[in-house]
Amino acid sequence: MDRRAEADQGPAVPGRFPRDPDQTRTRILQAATLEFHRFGLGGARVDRIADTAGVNKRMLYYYFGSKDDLFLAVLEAVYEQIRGEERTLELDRLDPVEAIRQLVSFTWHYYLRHPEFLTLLNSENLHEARHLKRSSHVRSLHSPFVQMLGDVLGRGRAAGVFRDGVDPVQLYISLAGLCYFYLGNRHTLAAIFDRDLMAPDALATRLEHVTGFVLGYLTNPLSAGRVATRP
Amino acid sequence: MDRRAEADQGPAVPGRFPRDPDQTRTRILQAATLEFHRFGLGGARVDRIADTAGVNKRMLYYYFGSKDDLFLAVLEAVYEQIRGEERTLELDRLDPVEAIRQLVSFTWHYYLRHPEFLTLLNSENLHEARHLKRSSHVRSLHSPFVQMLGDVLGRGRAAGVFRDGVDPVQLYISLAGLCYFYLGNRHTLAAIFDRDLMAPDALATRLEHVTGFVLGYLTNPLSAGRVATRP
Amino acid sequence: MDRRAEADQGPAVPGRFPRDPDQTRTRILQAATLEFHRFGLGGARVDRIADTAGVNKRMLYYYFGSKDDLFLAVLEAVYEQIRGEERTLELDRLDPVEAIRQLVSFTWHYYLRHPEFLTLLNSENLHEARHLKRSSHVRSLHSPFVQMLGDVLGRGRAAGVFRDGVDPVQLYISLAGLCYFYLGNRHTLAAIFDRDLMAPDALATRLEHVTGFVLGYLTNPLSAGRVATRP
Amino acid sequence: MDRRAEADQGPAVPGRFPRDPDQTRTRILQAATLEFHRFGLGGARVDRIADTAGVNKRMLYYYFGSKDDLFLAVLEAVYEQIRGEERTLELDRLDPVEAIRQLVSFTWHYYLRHPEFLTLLNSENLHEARHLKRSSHVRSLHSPFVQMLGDVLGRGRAAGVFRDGVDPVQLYISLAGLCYFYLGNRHTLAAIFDRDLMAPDALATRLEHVTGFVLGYLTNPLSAGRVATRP
DNA sequence: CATGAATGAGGTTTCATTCAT
DNA sequence: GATGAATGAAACCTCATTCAT
Repeated sequence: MDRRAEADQGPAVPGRFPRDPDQTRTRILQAATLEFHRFGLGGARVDRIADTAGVNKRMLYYYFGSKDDLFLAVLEAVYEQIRGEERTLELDRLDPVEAIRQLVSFTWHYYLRHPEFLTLLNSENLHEARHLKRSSHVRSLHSPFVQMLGDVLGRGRAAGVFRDGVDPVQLYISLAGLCYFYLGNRHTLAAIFDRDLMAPDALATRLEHVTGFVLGYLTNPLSAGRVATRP
Repeated sequence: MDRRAEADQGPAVPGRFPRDPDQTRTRILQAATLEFHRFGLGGARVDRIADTAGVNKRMLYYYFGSKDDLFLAVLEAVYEQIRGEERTLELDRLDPVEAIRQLVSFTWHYYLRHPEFLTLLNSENLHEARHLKRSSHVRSLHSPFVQMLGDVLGRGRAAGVFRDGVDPVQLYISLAGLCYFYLGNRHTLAAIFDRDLMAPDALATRLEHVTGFVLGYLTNPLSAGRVATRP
Repeated sequence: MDRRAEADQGPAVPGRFPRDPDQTRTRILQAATLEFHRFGLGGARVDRIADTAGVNKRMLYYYFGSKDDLFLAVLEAVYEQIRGEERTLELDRLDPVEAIRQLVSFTWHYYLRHPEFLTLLNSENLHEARHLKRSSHVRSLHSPFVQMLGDVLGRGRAAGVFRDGVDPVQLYISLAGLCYFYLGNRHTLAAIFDRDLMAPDALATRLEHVTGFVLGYLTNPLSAGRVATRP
Repeated sequence: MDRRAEADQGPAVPGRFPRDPDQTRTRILQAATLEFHRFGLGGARVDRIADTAGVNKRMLYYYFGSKDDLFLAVLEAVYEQIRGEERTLELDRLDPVEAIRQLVSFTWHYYLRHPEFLTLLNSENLHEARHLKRSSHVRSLHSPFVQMLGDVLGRGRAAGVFRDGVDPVQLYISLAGLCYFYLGNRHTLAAIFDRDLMAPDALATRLEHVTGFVLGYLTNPLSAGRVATRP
């Protein structure tokens, strides 16, 4: 993650970075993201975060209050980032099938590019989301997303290509789950199935499978009732 | 849990504590499962495990060697249990659609009944499966399961109800992911979507959704190629 | 406490914060008094003092040099205040018995109104008066007080109502001790004797007891020798 | 404080003291008493206690739970000791005047021999007795003491030597206060009155003063009403 | 006069593990 | 097989103080 992207570009500051609160904050947040990703909340070490960030340990507390508060800040940041990138897809301007395809592809590749997103969620769930529960920010982040997805489904149904009565939240959980479980649990899956799940071929196959899975479900002409429920 | 159930039953031990190695081992394992479930590997406390098990802390080391080895023992035990119960389904004796339905239902309800299975996998993946990698036991546990699932898919395809070219491992990962993500990440999902995912209605709806999803995919008469791939 | 009461009253400072050195100093001193009272020297927090005073932490050091110097400044201030109020009693203008009665009453009520006086002395004694020892100011504050009390005792003896040979310092220590121990140690006393020492009744009773105690001693017609010393 | 009074006296233990839980506990308690005495609760250092006691720091937590709990243990121990020694006076077997004389003398000398008793009370009051409040033990320790003192007063009044209506708790607080304030606040008193309060002469004089003070009050033939209250 | 940012030493507490019996 | 006592490293966090502006 591009640390210090265009730092020190001006002649005013003589090659030092202290006394730049914004940068200090950012550096801590990045270091913390990495640390929590690699070791979880319990395994993360505050000292290591400070070292990685190149700041005094005391600063973590100055800026974030506590390890737990820092963890929440990290969670909020990663949610903000994925939802932000998602918005750039502009799914409302695509035709429904293409929108779903794009969303699946984006989700898949985002998880691939950002393994920390998976592990951080992982950790937070281990702790029963006790950090996120305190955050109204993340909640407000998600209602527009749900609305947008609901709109896509509505248009697809109106066009006669999608099945009826699909809950956007339910669909998103399925879509995310199909990507998440493969990528996030790849270590145990590799161990028990004795396969390399990260080989380029395997990755391409999985994406195709997931896309087919989701669209196969949405476009199945047989009503859900006839197949999914017992006759 | 019933500490010292039928202790001192024999005349061999004159008025001393149980000294029932098997029971001691089992109690430690149960206590460890609970502890790792609730706090993760990093957050689990050896003292607490010993207390819960009602044995001296030293015994953990006597029986299991170390905290990490104990964690592996727990993992092997939970895998053994789920695969064992799975075998009792005798999917090879059911017709393909019913077999899949049964497998989905079993997986769903097993995860519901055994939340520790989810969190333990969770933890192990956080640690990149470094424990399971050392275990050949779990690997041997899974190949018959894959074979059996492949057989069901083969029979379904032969009967003309299932689509072609479905990899059993891929399907299993999808099926598990659909259940796992909803249940295992329910805390963060509840926080961000502001929903109660564990309400009886919600659970029933989700199971139906998952079943429909899997069967919708498997039985979609449109070839995967025509829809999932761009024209 | 009324932060920035009549701030920005002068045209000198163009739209900036108060910059009223005297007020800043006073506010720090008040905040410090409260903090040292509540938490002792060791437990007091420099940050909290600055926050309470509504000034930047750096100002404490600017005005007082260090935490210890600030503590000494607080001590000197409280001594100055009690001795100052004491002077307004004008004991030299009262008849001896009434003077003692007034002194007892004043001491009692002053301690009641100013619990911080007790706790600050408390703290300073815990540290073996290492701050006060450096202060010649407090010493000079007390010699007139001793002289005045000695004068009252002399007048009482001359009038035949007070016993002979009473050391004013000794008497003051006794009088103060009778008030101090009850009020200053009221928490432990309440805990061990299971009583509410601060109930209005209890307070009135105690003051009466102390007054009786002091005057009972001073006015006892039996020579001290006959009773207090073994025959 | 006689550390390791008659340790290692037996031939069984080859000159080591670990693995003697009782002694370890005692050593920690003694070291803690000294540390809290010298530095107060806030200023006391857990490391220093462990070093002084010659035990691993971890043992403090093993035996006492926390610094605060250790402080309470110290408080309970010192109360137990003073009340225990007090009982050996057997005041109920002495004539009333002699009993009071003995109690004053004992209190005075106990405070002199055990300055830590004064400073510990001091510290506990600074913290508003939040430790002692949790201790029912100390409460039970004091009711027999109050009863005994009440008995002495009753006998003195019956014999016609003590005045009427003296509350034993009130008297004890006065007696203790007269000793405590002089000895416990000697550092500030020395600083402000510029006297050496610990010189042998000064100490003897003070004890005589206190004894005279207490007995002067108890035996004053003038009714309290006539002198202590305004005519 | 005044400020927000920064520091490093050291605070209490907890950890997995091992020793001596 | 089983135990209570002991260990040292390291965890999170806080402290009084100072720097750069």
